[in-house]
Amino acid sequence: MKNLIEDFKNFIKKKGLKYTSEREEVLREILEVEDHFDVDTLYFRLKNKNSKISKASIYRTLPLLIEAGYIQEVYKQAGHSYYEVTFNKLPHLHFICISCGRVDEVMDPRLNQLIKEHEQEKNYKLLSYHLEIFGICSNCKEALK
Amino acid sequence: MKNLIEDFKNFIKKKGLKYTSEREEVLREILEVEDHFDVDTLYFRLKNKNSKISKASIYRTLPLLIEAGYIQEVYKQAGHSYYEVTFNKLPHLHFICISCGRVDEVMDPRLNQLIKEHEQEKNYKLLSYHLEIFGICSNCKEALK
DNA sequence: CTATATGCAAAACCTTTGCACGATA
DNA sequence: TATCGTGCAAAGGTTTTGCATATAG
Repeated sequence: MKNLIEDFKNFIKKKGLKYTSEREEVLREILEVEDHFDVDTLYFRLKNKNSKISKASIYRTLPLLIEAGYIQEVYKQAGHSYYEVTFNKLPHLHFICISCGRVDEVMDPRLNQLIKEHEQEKNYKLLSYHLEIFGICSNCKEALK
Repeated sequence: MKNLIEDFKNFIKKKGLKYTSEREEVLREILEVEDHFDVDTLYFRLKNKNSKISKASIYRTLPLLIEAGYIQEVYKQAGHSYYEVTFNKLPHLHFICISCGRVDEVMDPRLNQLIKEHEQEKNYKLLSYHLEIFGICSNCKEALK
């Protein structure tokens, strides 16, 4: 944990930027959040801890966290973006129920293998990926009967 | 081609809606577009053909085309949605270069297989899916050296 | 001290919607 | 003729940005 924060500090400094309390607040918060989050989630969680951070600062910090490899944008729904912590996370896919909005994470190492192959074949540099599957979950399937 | 249009007409009528020239214009246009498109693309392509269609009508027609299975939303970039024609299309993934914006389509039947397995295991009803991979393409990799 | 970051509020952007008019069945 | 669709412009919601102030180095 301490290392993650030190690493981010170094990342920021290496870019010639300033390491501020707001940037650290956002980092600490995303490390505590489970599952997926959006900007509002972070904002209100921080507000509840008496942080004086603005949404603008969150919006300005997220790209840094993405660039540093801590988080990733995983999907957009109802017009806004959802992120997740990718740090130390295994490759997985998202099953999104369009009826109730529930999101299932499913691990599958074959997916990672498949993507790595394409990366090599096409001579890309892979930065991130995500597989979203939209459907109707078993609960909602029952409810619709 | 003729069948596709007849099918859409039937789809619309079966829903108790009216088959209008605007709806047909949009359908005809998406069948001509190659690769991915967004609302603006369709709008200006149609304008160039002297269509009097409004963006509102395009926005209102796309959900019908999705429901009818003709197109699918494949990714969002820079704040707006991109679609592609899914009709008669094999499963594939998108490799998106974050540097130049180029999008490569890659076919891989294993992906389809993998997804079908998860669908059965989780008892979902699959509607659509997409795999997006973000990275830097070989051209841009060279340019950055 | 200087350069960068913040907070606020306004702007920008895509998308949706209310309403009067027009077209379909 | 009744219902549904369209175009326009305004509204809606998220994200970005300009600017004055605050803070890091």
